[in-house]
Amino acid sequence: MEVVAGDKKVQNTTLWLECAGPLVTLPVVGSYVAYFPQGHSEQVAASTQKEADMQFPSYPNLPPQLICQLYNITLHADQETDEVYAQMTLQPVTGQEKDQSLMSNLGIQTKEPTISFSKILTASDTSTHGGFSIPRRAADKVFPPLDYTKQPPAQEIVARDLHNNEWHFRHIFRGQPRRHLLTTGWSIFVSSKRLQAGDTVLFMRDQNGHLLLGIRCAKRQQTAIPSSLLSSDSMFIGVLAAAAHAAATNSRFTIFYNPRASPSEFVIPLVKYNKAVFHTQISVGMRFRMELETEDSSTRRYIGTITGIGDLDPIRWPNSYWRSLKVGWDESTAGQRQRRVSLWEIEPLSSPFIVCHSSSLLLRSKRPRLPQGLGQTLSSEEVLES
Amino acid sequence: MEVVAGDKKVQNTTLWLECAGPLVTLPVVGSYVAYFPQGHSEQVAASTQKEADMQFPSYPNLPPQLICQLYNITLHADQETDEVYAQMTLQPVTGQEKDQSLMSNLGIQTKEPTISFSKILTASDTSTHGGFSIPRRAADKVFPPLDYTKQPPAQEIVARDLHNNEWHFRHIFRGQPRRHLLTTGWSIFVSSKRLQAGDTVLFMRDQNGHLLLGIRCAKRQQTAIPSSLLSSDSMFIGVLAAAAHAAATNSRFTIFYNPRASPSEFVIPLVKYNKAVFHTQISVGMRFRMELETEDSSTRRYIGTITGIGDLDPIRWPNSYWRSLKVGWDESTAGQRQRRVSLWEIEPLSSPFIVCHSSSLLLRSKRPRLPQGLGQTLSSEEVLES
DNA sequence: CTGTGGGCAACGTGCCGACAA
DNA sequence: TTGTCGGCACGTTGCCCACAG
Repeated sequence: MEVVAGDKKVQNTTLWLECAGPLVTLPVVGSYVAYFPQGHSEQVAASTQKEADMQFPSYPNLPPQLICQLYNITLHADQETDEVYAQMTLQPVTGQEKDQSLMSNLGIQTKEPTISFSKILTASDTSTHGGFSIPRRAADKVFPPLDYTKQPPAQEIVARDLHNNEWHFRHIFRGQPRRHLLTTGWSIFVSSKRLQAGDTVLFMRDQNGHLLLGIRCAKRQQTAIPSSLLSSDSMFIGVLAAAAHAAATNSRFTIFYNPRASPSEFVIPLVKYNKAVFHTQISVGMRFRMELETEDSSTRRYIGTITGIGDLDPIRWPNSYWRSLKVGWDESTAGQRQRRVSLWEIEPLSSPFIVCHSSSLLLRSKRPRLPQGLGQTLSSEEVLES
Repeated sequence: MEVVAGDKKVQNTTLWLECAGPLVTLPVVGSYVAYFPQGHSEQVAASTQKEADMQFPSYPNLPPQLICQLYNITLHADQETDEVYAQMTLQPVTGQEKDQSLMSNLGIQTKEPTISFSKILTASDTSTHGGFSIPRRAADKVFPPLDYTKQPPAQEIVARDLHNNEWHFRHIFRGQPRRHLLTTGWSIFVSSKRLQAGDTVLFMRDQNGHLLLGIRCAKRQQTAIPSSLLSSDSMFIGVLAAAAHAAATNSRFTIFYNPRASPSEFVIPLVKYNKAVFHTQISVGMRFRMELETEDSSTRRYIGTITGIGDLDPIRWPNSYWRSLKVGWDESTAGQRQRRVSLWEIEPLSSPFIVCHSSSLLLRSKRPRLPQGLGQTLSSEEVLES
């Protein structure tokens, strides 16, 4: 095994992305990004299950978004739970450097089309009584072909997880009617990863034809870290103080992004941010669509209406673009969906894009101009109700 | 079961203290304490296995020790590992209030003498092949007496853990020669708590005669939290920024103390701190003794010599009493013992105590006077070698 | 007094096709 | 096509004592 003990770095970016989910994107090293302390705080809140309720020190030098260059990014997975997270080191950039960023491309790691399948585990899959029932298409798509002339057709499967550990399974085609199964080796995998019915398992094939597998725990898996190490207050302060110190001294700082735990991405490619903030006309009543992850790990577009524009937190973060849109959703099953989204998350349905003739002009001002009404005519309470 | 799901608060202080170890003391609510950001940082370092290596922002208002009143303390145990920790809310106190603190008593929760026993688990205890071998004295001391006239003498034992969960065991006295054993129920306990040979299990009897049990994992259990939530840098900053903000605004702040993970206690009763700093004569060459926890969870006094006096971190924490003594140990097996200790941890062997006639005078100056040579005549390098 | 190991019975694990959704 | 079940074999768990350190 090539893995150094205690090394949690993940080698395989594609597998990491599959485990993170279909909507997660990663900026590339060297690209420019907008970092949102507010969003980072939300990740802390989601993980500690505690809102920031204390009175925080003010950090006058810390704007709602900090423009940075991505100095480094490494992918990781928790040794116990296999939960994926990314460590990013960000270098705040000065005003002059920002113009350079316009030259850069979208700054997102291109997702190679992958041969993969995922399955939500059933009670039978996770019971000690039997093995794993492989969906037919999955067996055809990603597993090495079986010799169907033999009775029964069977082979040994070897797959590696995020930690590069090998897992061996017996893949057999039997039963009446015939079906693909993983038998020997499967239960060890289930108990080692502590999988339960409802969790998702994921198989994929890389460029060299090697098999990889990952897991994604069901959302109910409230990581519920009471942390026992740092109080949630200290964590909130730590997030802000680290960013403020980095901004003030123009020095690098390091953050963790946890795609399954965080309500939203909070490190946004600058190009995407600029496009949404400067080149998109937004108004109350406007209709939009937004991609969201479905139960079965694919994506679906949902339609909604903008019902208000204004600060999420007028006291602590005035004039912030973070979740500045209050929205309603068309479908009545919208109980779980966010009631506030950010500009860069949505796709306006009917509004024309403003063509960017001389975009560098728009970036001259130190802070982006606010869209109509932001933090002025509409407070977070004075919004339309759908 | 009376426990609310997700509630991690521990009701039984005595059991918590037993699990924390024989040397751990807790200040009582309302008492005055000295809080050491340095020591708090050390706990973070030990838990994240990373030293503070970045350049930190300076917090001019944050002295090496912050005098506080203990506003609140709650005891907890990790839901997964049963690791004990305490949450303390501290209220910084102003100069005038400090004098009051002299009236207060020692401010430590009195440890009631408890009927308990602990045992380091053997390979047989944790193997799936058998049960748990109860030491003879333990069976006599804490378990309900058996009716030895029956053959074999046996009874059901019910004990509650830190989470107030009930555990049932069959206690039987059999074999040739006769011995006490826990059979049915024991292996479920072992696998649930994931106990291994070398870990310690602990039984005790409370005032009402109810049985309690706790566990203490062997030190090798490197909690090894890479955290995945906050970078270690942010944690260090969070500790300092939270304390600095509390000191500056005179507001309460919350910290976690993890007695098994932290190298030393960093919330010290003010009376103990004052006595050590102001009323104890310390000099290089002086011999002292210090209590330390032994392998089998009892305590032992070790003898050593002070080999130097000076700042542990002259840059970040000048004039700090935290681990200001460099020491050597008499016994050659001193490999693991601290090479630096704080004044309040030791007991001078031959030096006389200075009688305190008018102690309030000594507290007038805003910062305690430094002992001879502290940070002046001896740097951390210019020390004696034993 | 107590840790380990052999003997043995009871139980759980895990592979199989049958059936039905 | 695939989730769950009854049947069955075999490996593990767990209770017992013997023995020795």
